[in-house]
Amino acid sequence: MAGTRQLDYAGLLAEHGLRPTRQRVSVLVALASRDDATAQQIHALLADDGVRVGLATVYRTLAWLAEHGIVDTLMHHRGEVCYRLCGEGHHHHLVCSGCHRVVELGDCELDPWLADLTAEHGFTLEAHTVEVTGLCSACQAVGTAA
Amino acid sequence: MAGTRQLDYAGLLAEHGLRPTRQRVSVLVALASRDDATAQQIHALLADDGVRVGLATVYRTLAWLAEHGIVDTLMHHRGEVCYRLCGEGHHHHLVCSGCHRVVELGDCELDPWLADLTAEHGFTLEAHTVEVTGLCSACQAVGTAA
DNA sequence: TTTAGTGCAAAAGTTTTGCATGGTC
DNA sequence: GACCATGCAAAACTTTTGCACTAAA
Repeated sequence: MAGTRQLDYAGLLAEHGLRPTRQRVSVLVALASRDDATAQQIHALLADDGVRVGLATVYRTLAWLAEHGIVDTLMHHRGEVCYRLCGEGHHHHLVCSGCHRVVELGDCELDPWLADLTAEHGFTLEAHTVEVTGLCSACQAVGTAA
Repeated sequence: MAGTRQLDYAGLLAEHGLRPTRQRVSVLVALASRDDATAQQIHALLADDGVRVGLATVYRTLAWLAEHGIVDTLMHHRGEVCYRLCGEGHHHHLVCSGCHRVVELGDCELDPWLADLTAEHGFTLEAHTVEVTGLCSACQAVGTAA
């Protein structure tokens, strides 16, 4: 299972003109094993698995991945950036505040509303970000039971 | 004008059980004079005006203000936090990418849409953030003229 | 062999904290 | 006078950068 994924990642990197090194594939594998993670967390995660990768390399790899649109960046906390492996296209996220599970929402249906809104104030629409947090069914059940 | 505002701010601080010191009022005045600013920018702004306030005090004051809901925090850039003086209640912002002017949008009309969306995935809605960027009419005119 | 990537360590940047001093109630 | 707040400096923290070394094309 891990083998096939690593091949995918190698191909993904090669497609973008990046050499599929052991370190870069490791970062992608680590990122895929979590909903999201900071550079520090990925570095620690790899170290725990006995994979030795320099912290600077993790940062450089994540910067590359973000630049190529392979990962999204989020800034929830102060002074640290969270990275998330994402699908293609414009979409938003629904995050569970209990278990931090992330649901990718399909198409963005906000454009008409946003177009009206911006036009009302004489603006032309450029971009928007939406983050929705809630409690998933599993976490609701736990909360009710407890 | 500045006098009346400072009185307002002093009252605002007192309401929340904070001593209305010169430094705290200065931070609020500086924040009000801009659409948004980082702690570093506020510190520099005050220094330029000859108001001597320690950087740590600016950070401490902004942390208090954020905790009491008097200012909103935004994290656009890496490693620095932006603070913005806001009105009451739940609302969103429309930011001009040209002049950084901020329009506060009134009521949030997203709740029905969000309720459907979260229910669809078995979530209960807790919170959401929306940031819209565009180009305001003035900046559109400049762009067209240039 | 030529180029790109890595690791290490130092640097840069923002933010936090400890403690003595000063201001406010 | 008691307590809160400030200022300064040092520390903590994440992230970036320089450079010699290693691995890949």
